[in-house]
Amino acid sequence: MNKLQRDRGAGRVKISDVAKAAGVHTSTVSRVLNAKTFGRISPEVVDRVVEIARGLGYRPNAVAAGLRTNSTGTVGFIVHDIDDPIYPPILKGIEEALGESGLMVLLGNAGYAPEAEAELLERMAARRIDGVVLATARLRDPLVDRCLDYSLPTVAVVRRPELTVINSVVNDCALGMREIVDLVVSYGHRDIAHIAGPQGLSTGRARLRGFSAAMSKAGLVPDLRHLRFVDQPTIEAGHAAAGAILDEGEPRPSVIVCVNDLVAIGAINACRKKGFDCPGDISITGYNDIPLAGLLNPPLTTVHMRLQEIGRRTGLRMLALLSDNNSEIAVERVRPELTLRQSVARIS
Amino acid sequence: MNKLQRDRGAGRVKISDVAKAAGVHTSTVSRVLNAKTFGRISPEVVDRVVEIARGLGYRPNAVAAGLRTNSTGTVGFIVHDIDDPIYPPILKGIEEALGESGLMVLLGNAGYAPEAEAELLERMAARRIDGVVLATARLRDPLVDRCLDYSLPTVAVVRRPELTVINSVVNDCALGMREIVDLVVSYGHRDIAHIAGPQGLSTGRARLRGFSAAMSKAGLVPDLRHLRFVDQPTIEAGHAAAGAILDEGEPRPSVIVCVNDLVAIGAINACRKKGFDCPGDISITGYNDIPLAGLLNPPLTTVHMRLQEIGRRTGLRMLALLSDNNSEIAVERVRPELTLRQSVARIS
DNA sequence: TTGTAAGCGTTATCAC
DNA sequence: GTGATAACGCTTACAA
Repeated sequence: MNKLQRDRGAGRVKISDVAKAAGVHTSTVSRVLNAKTFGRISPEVVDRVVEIARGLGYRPNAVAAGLRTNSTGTVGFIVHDIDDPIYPPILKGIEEALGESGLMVLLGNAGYAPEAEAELLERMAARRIDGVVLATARLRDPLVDRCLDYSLPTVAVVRRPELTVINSVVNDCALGMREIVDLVVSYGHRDIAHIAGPQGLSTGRARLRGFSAAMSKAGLVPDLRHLRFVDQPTIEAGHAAAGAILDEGEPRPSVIVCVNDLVAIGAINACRKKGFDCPGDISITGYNDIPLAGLLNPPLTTVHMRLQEIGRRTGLRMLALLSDNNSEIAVERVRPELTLRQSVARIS
Repeated sequence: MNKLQRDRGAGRVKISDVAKAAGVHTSTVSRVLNAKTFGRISPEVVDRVVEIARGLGYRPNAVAAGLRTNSTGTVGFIVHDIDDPIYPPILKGIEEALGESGLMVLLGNAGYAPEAEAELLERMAARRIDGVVLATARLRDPLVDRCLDYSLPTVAVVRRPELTVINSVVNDCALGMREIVDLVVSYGHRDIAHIAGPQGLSTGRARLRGFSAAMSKAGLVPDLRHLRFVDQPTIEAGHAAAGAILDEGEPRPSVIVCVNDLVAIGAINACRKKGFDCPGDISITGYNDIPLAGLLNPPLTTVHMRLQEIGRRTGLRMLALLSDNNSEIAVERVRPELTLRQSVARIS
């Protein structure tokens, strides 16, 4: 018995111990303990082995099994920042779906650094994950190519690469944006400002596309002085962008449609600072429905993404991929829900 | 070559392939590729092997190594609900600390079900995690005993068992509560109500203890009609508890000190509903400093827990435990920060 | 400094 | 229905 064994392996009972105690061969024990093969063993032996295994306190060693079967029952999940509130519900949904099949999630927090993403993928690949979920996919993403190279079952979630080279599950961003524009139009708004997000991400693009589509449909032409882009969709950026729009002077927009809730919060603050009341003077909409969005002042009218459902479907898709890697590649869009609160006023 | 190999193992280059190509033995390659042993190999060989490994696209197989070394470089993290905003920053901190050493986190979302916690631990143990972080520890917790049984390096975070049987890193809950009570006392409040949390958790207990201590120190005796307990620290429970306090009639408390922010939000809503302005008529304090707490109406005066730092120290402690399982067991308390905003008024 | 050989715990394959 | 055997890819005494 060497040092390693003493450290923690000592006394650990293994399949061969159970076999010895039960007077059967190790392969028999293995078959008893495996859902797929225990049907081929006689009931009496099954009972005896199970009982003895329990009695001995046998715990399966998934890493040994994994070495043999080339499958670890573990899926990687790479995010920019787990502290960003959009990820936890997705993660929860993924776990919910995978957990049913006994799979577990190995987390990787990349912190917006592409090299970190690559490093994490490397570490996960070394651990022989069965598949990986990417919440970081850019429109064209070397990490996605890497996954393809490894022929690693991969699903993109929330964001997706421009070319449909991998499966993905996303919020229907364009739809949500169309619906919220339709809403403000139906409330009588005509001069509609828009603060758009980064165009390097599928979400930013889809939302802008949805905005444009809804404007056209309503026969409205966006005033270019009232269209702004932010590099990072943050409170600060929203504040600055909204400030710039208001500084353009008359005619002022009656509503600012924002790419997300944080930008909307920034915009509300900017309005307030310049003496405009929201929604009295200017209405503002968000997107995402972050926690507590309904408790802000004013409660934010926004688009609720069903993130946990998105995560759940991602997990399901991963499961499908794992059992049949040749199935067709698809993009799944989950319909968001318009969430009406008080930050949009009707105008006459 | 069997089916499994074809599935994904096919073409994977292994240490023996590198060895063959480099004209050395596999053990030499192994030594070159391991940080601890590559110093023992001649520089020329190191260079050649490294180059060839790279050229062949060699990727280490951590599961094979793990089987041999009995160590997976993976740490489990079990939480109640990853969607509860206190966990992501902790997770981030843990990852930050562990990542430096190349370790990764395997997540387990238990959903408040003790059986689920046990099941997750089982799955993690099967995967031979090197250690586990428990964010779910109750005062007396069978799961903790289980970890001890497995002699699995274990660290409790945020909550901790009553007996110091395992290492833990927690917020200094009592201190934060004392400070916030000191604050309201210094603002002139004397009739101080308190909505306390569940007493089955170390956090709930510590906060109540802090409240009592600060009251005594100030020479104040809590009015028992103004002391309430909630089973779940939620907005709804806070609403109900605050409502009950207000229904007690005169004399009304001038401030309600709440066990956490959600309860405080519920309390604010309850006050408003009964026609009391916060902080005009009644001041209210929270605890936790959840995201956007500063954007509520009114912005919440609360206690900010340095959760990421707590997570980081948890990771560090795990690392220490992993390199020396015999070190002394300790409780580490991280000092929170009083966060003054507008939900507490000075009274004359 | 490098090679030899055994072994980590499991399961797949083949035989009976 | 069960047993024997080899193999998964790596690390590590021990030997040279």
